[in-house]
Amino acid sequence: MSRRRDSAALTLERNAETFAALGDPIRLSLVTKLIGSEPRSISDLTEGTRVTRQAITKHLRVLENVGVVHSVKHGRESLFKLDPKPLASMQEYLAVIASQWDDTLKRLKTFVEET
Amino acid sequence: MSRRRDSAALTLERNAETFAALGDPIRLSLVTKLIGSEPRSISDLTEGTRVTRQAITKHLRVLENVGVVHSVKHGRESLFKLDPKPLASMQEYLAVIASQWDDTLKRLKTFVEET
DNA sequence: TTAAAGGGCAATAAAATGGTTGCGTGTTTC
DNA sequence: GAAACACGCAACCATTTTATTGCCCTTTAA
Repeated sequence: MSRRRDSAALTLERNAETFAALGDPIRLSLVTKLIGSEPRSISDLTEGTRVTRQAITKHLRVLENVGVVHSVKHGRESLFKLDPKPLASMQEYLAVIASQWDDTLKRLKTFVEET
Repeated sequence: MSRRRDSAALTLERNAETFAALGDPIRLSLVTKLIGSEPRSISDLTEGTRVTRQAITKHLRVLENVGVVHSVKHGRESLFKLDPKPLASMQEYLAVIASQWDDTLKRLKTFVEET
């Protein structure tokens, strides 16, 4: 049973990391810029912000570490695109909270909660 | 048009704050504990954690500031309960990203078919 | 073949975060 | 009434985060 406990804790940690990655206005705006867009370069993504290219680079790495974006090198520039898959479990999580009054989902919560 | 831009920026800032509030393992576990539960006291919520009551108090205030929880005083203890409403816009946001993914697949499919 | 553009790396510096301890106040309980 | 419980406040510390600057390397373009 400790295996389930561990994996629950790991999931919690992972979800928290992903939430944290989106928990910054600049990073959230980067994600927004990438919605429905072709892959964009760092310089492109830096335009219109009040911070330097290096700052944007660091933010992009944070997003990349949780898998929300990922980059491909293309000549001298590296292009970033969105990958919404890692957000699935966050969506599920929020869905559970939103339906907290539902008894069936309460039991699911109990399962998830096992600490 | 600048009005819309401003309110968009504010929304972005607010959403980022809410994401950030959930972007910590302890806070996320607090939220999980409160799912489908009666209002719980701070001491109660501190049990089973490796940090002090004060630390938990601070985390609860972070969650309260974005409206994810709120507290009611009841005698000598203050009870916290979950409020899922503020998470709605986060859910919408994630839904938009997910739908963008569908669009990407469509474009990819179109591209492949045209080739 | 230079000059410019796109980026990576490293060394900072400043600010925010997470946590603790100590102490004080109000509230139950015995 | 005194002890135990629940909590708030403030000072403080360590770590992490955010952002900048300077320098160098590669790729593209004039």
